[in-house]
Amino acid sequence: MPRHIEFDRSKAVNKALVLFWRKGYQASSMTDLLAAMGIGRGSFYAAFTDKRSLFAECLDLFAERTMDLLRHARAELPPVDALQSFFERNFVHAPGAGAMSDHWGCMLVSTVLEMAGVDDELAARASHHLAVMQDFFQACLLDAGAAPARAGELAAMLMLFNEGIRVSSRRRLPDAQHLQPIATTFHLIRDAIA
Amino acid sequence: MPRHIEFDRSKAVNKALVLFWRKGYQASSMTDLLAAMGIGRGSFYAAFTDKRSLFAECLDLFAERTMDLLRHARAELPPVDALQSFFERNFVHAPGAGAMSDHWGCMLVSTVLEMAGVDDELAARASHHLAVMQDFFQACLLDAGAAPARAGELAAMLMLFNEGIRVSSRRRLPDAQHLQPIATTFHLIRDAIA
DNA sequence: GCTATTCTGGACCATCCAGTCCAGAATAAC
DNA sequence: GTTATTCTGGACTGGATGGTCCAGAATAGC
Repeated sequence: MPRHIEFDRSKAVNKALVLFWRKGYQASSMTDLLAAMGIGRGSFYAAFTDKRSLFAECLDLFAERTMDLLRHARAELPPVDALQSFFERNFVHAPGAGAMSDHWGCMLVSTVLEMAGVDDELAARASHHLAVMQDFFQACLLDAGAAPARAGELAAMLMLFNEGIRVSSRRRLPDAQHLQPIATTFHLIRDAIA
Repeated sequence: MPRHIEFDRSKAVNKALVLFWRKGYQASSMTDLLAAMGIGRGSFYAAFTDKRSLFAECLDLFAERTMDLLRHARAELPPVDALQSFFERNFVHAPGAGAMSDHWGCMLVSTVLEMAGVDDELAARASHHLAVMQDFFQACLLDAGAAPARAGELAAMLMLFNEGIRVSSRRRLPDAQHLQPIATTFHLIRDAIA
């Protein structure tokens, strides 16, 4: 009869997500993953097929959590404030994570960069998630009263900005170096809408 | 007596630069590199010490060429136009390259992302080059008449934007998706300076 | 041509990688 | 306690990796 108490799958995925997030796909070796997840090779391949599949699962999970954060912010704040708080908070501590002292940027962004030309399918998947985020940005800007064309432009700009922040957050610069450009940008955006 | 006609070192470095630029450090295997550079292993290690040293050399070369492009633009155009043209042109075809049909983003940006937490020394070197670029942005904005504090803020914002563009350029989106946010951003910047 | 010198390419090596596999541990039924 | 069943960890494999090394090719001097 089956052994009912297996290892905690979702916890293991979480550990893997953090590792992938911090080190990227290629730099996370199976040995690293197994150590982080606290399971053996046999269990790993039984549960997750292979490294690449697990990575894809983590990507989707990351995207889902990021969208949750966005939706949560939008439910509580005026649309532009929600966006700004997403950038600020999400940057200081990251989506769905507990005690993460460092900023590791956005896994979707790093994946696009790492995988473009190496594993285009994974890159496209990450890119798709980013496009969904951009649509959400646009919807918020429309809510805030921006003209449709303007909302599209600004959403595209915000996505570029988002991508930049996620890179920049890996540069160990003083926090002000990150937070202040966010303030500057949102100041410009509010002016552009008004 | 020495064999005076060696392989063309700088051409080989160029080929390596392009490969690293397109595929990143880890995904560029020695086999790939040697094939691209058209030399054998022995010559490689005699001339470049090892893969990592060559990468560092390529990083510096890339930064130098990027700064050349910036200085060149600034010598020919009003300061803000120079910056905008840098973003637009640099995005369409890349610095120091001949017939590069694809956009591969900025090697400095990709290196920060790929190497942070993996090889912090290389990441820091790339980050330093980015800081130099940001200083140049700031100088241009000062030239354009921005107040010093404003110039600093906007330069930081532009650097974030730069980082974002380099990510975005790997996403195979239609060109308008890239060029239009540049136009939007510079429109906002000009308004903020005036 | 011949020799001395140095550069070059590819065979080779140790190491690490992702993925396979199986002996035995852990469970549940009784 | 015993047995049937299934899950688990780690030994193992084939292949790829970055780096070493040397036999021989290419040069220059004469």
